Amino acid sequence: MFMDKLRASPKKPMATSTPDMVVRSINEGILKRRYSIGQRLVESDLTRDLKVSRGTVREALKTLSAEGVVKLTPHRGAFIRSLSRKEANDLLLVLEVLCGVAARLAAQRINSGDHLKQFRAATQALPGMGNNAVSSGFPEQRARFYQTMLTICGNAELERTMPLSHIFMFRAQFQGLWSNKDIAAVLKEYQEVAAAILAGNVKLAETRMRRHIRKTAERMSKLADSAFAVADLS
Amino acid sequence: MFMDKLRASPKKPMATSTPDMVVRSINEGILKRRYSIGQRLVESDLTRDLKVSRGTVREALKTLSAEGVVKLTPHRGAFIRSLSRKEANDLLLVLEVLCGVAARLAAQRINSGDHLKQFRAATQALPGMGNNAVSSGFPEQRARFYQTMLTICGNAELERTMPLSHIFMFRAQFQGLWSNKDIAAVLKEYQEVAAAILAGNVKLAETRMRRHIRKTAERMSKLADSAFAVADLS
DNA sequence: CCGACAATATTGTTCGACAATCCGAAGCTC
DNA sequence: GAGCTTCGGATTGTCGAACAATATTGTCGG
Repeated sequence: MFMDKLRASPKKPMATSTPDMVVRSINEGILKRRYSIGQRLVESDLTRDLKVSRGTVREALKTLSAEGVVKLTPHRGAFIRSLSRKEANDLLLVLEVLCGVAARLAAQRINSGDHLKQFRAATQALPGMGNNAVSSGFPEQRARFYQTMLTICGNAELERTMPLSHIFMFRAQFQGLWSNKDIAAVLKEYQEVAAAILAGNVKLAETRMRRHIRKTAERMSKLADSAFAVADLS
Repeated sequence: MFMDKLRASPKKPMATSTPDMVVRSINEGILKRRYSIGQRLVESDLTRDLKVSRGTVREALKTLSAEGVVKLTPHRGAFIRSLSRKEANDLLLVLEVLCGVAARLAAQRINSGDHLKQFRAATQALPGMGNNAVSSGFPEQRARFYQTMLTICGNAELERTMPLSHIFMFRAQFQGLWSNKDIAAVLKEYQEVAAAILAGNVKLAETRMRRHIRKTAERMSKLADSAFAVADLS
C-alpha cells in the first residue's frame, strides 16, 4: 500500500494485463514452433493450458486477429494465419513502404540520445556483422534489429501499424524453405540497411530497406505452391 | 463446388456479429458527433444503450483500440482518441505512404472490371467534381471516395492496415477549424488525385496523393494548440 | 488550501449457462 | 458403393451475475 504510493513517481506500475499475457504466449508459441501455421486454436484448450477464463482468451484472440496473427472465422474459431501467394504479396507491398519509412526515420534520428549505441549493439549481434555464430538465435536477433529500429523511430503510429508480429508470421511460414544463396543475400541486405542507418543516410536507408523487401518478394515468388495456403474463397 | 458457386451469389449470409454492431455504432457515433473527441466511454452506459452484454462491449472496445479509434487506459477505460500535435504528425507520416500506395494500386487497376465506373461515380459526388452541392454530406462523400479507392486496390492487407476510421478520426478532431482557403485547397487536391487515378497514371496518382497528405500536415501545423490534445506523458 | 482517509464508481477477471452453428458419423435410398 | 439426409457432439456466440483490483470522488481535520 504505502509502497504503491511512494512509487507514484513517473515510473509506471504497468503490470501486463492477463489478455496481454495470452497474446504474448501465443505469439511466442508461433515463433517457437509450438503452434504450426494454419493450426486451429480452440478456446477451451487455451483456457485449460493458460488457466485463464474464456472471456480473457477471447479478448486475446481479438487482439491477435487485429494484428493479423490469427484469422477469426465466425463459428469456426481462430487459426494461425497462413498466407496465400496473393496475401503474402499484398503483405510485402505494404511492408515495403512501412519498413521504408521506419528505416528513414531511424536514420534521421540515429544521432540523438543513445540511439547510435543501441542500434549498433542490435546490429552487431546479427550474423556477419562482426561475429560468426551464424545460427545462434538468428530469429531473435532479427527481431531485436527490427524492434530497435522501430523504437528509434519514435513514431507510435508506425509501431501500432506495423507490429513485429507481421514479420514473425511471415518468417514462421517460410522458415526452412530458403536456399543458402537466399540466406546469404538476406544477410548482405541487412548489413547494407544497417550501415546506411548507422551512417545517418536517410535516403539510402529507405532505398535499401525497400529494396530488401522487394527482393524478399522476388525470392518468395520462386517458392513452390506447397509453401502457401490455398486462396481464400470467402 | 458447383453448388457453392450458386450459393456464393453476391449476397452473403454473413450476419454481422454483435461486437461488430457495437463497433459500427461507436464509429458512427463519432462521425455523427454523438461522441466528442476525448470523451470517455463507460462500459455500463454502452451495455445499457446498446442492449448488449459487457463481454461484447469489451470485445468491441478491443477492436476499436486496435484500429486506433479509442485509447484504452488500464483501470480507467476507453476514450475517443484525441491526437496531440506529435501524434497527428506521426499519423500523417504513416498515412502518407499508405494512401500513396493505395492511390498507386487504384490507378493500376482502374481499367479492370467495373472499377472505372465505380470510381467515377464515387468521385462525381465530391464537391467541385461536376456538381455544386458543396455542403451536402461532404464527410460521407469523402468516406465513399476512400472506400472505393481501397476496394479497387484489392489488397486486403492494405485495408486492414489503413482502416477508414483513421481518416474519420482525424477529420472529426479538426472539423470546423479549417479556413475557406484550406477547404478550397483540399477540394482541388482531391480533384487532382481523382483525375490521376481515373487516367490510370500510376506514378502521378501516388505523387499527388502523397502531396495531398503532406499539404494536410502543413495546414494542420498552423492550427492553434487548442485543437490538439496535451502530449501523452505515459 | 492541503493531505489523509473513507466511500463510491468503474474496470479486470472469473464462472456458469444456454442458444446458434459447424462438423463428422450414422443411416437411408438408389 | 455413391450420394443424400439426419442426428448428435463439439465449439463458438452471447448473456448474466459475481467478486477482486484499482481509480475517482467526497469528506474531514488541520
